Amino acid sequence: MIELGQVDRGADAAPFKQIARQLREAITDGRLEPGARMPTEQQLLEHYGVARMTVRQAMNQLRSEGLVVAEQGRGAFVRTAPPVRRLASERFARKHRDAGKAAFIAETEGLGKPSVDSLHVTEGHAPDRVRELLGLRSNAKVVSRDRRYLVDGTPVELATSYVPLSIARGTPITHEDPGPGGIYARIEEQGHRLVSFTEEVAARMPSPEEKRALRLPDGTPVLTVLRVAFAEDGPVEVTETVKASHSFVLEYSFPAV
Amino acid sequence: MIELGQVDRGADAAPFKQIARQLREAITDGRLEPGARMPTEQQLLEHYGVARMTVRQAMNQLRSEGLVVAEQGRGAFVRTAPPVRRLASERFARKHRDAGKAAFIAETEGLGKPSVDSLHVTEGHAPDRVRELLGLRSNAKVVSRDRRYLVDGTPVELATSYVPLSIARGTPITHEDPGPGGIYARIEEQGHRLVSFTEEVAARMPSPEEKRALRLPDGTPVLTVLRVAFAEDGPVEVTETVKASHSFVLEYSFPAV
DNA sequence: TAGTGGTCTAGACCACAGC
DNA sequence: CTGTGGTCTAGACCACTAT
Repeated sequence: MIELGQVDRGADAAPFKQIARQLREAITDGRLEPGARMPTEQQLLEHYGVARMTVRQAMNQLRSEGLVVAEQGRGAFVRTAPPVRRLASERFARKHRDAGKAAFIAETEGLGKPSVDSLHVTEGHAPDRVRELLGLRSNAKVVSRDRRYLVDGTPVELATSYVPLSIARGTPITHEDPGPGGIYARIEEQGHRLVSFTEEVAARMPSPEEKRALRLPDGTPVLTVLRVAFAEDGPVEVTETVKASHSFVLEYSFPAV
Repeated sequence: MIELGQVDRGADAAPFKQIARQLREAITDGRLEPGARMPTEQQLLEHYGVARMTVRQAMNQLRSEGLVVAEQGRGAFVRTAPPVRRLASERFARKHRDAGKAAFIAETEGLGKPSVDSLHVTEGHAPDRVRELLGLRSNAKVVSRDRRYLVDGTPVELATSYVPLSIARGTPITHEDPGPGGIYARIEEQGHRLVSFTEEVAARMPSPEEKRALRLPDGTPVLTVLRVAFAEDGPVEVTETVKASHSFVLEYSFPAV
């Protein structure tokens, strides 16, 4: 086991915070490397001379910071960083669609085997915010495409896309398989040549459902991206995505006007 | 107190998870509105017939999800959303500099009173990643500007900017007050006309220091933005920012090429 | 002073992984 | 079977807020 100090019962900070700090420093120092086994609860309570709940509180602190993952029956480990995918706006380039690649395929190139599951396509009303972004009347219908993206079998992103039914009707957009180049290719075939995109990026903690669907360890926030695709004649599609934050870096560039 | 169910001791889910779920639903339903007082621990343990640690575990779950904030001696409350600031790339427009406004002033316009504190300006070596982005030799020096931004007295963002000393030397960039229009105005005055910016966006949980500096409640991640400013002759500045995620939405737009 | 959440103790039993 | 983390109990004392 690594070297650890003691708790100072007279100090201002609570014992569990002192223990958490010592373990956190061991991790950030590199004395405990990613993937390394953390001291067991038994070792810690003996070393520090505290009750088990006290060491558990320290470990829970580190889990909520995303530094440690615990596995029942096995032990606790310093969290390892999954492969990070850098997403540039280039992934929506027309050349990828022309080559038959949807954006997720283009952005995953060379990083693993992309796949999609739990795909649901439905017709109905859009959430108010989406309807507004698409400039639709309140009774207008949209096609919603709900799915989960995986790389090498690991879920990385949840996405829901909305396309006005007036555009999607009679096209493969209403089918599970939208065909080569993805839904953007189909939208352009309908005569709506895409001219630009906007994205709104934010971060928050996942809901329990999102945490399960993305298999997120404790202390892992999600990045949310709300993208609107614009054609010459206005907005034609909105996508909401929820991404596992440890798996993504989003890249943007813009001119200095 | 609001209506709550009971715990099913025979169920798969642990009692504390059942209690957390019931309270979470009360919040997402709207039966408990933002700012509303949560049931006290005493009320919950009597209602459910469990030990205090069990209700505390449920409440801790909700805190780590960012739904609830507890205040010692006062009670626990449904978290309220702070004002959100939408940041568009327009905030770096030259017109703002020409009007004497730094980007933070421009982006805060009409949203409160902006201020800056804990400003430290130092000269020294840059982190490897920054040096690389600036295309500097390993022994090259930079000016680092470290500060905290506040709106109406509430901290919202930490930032560190790096400018090669070869550009900053002899300018107000090395002073605490960089003058009207901020450091980008000074860099342009040195003959480096800015042409574009790149930003890398990611999210993670804050370190304890960041949590304190930004006064973040539990369950609040940070957004990190790494921005590079480019002049015709190459990169001239790098800024790393750490933003309270509940206070920001980042907006980008890009052409469909 | 009463009520709230924060921390700690010293046990107990359970679920799961690995030998 | 042993060792690990997960959950629960039934107390205790403390720090802070509000009255």
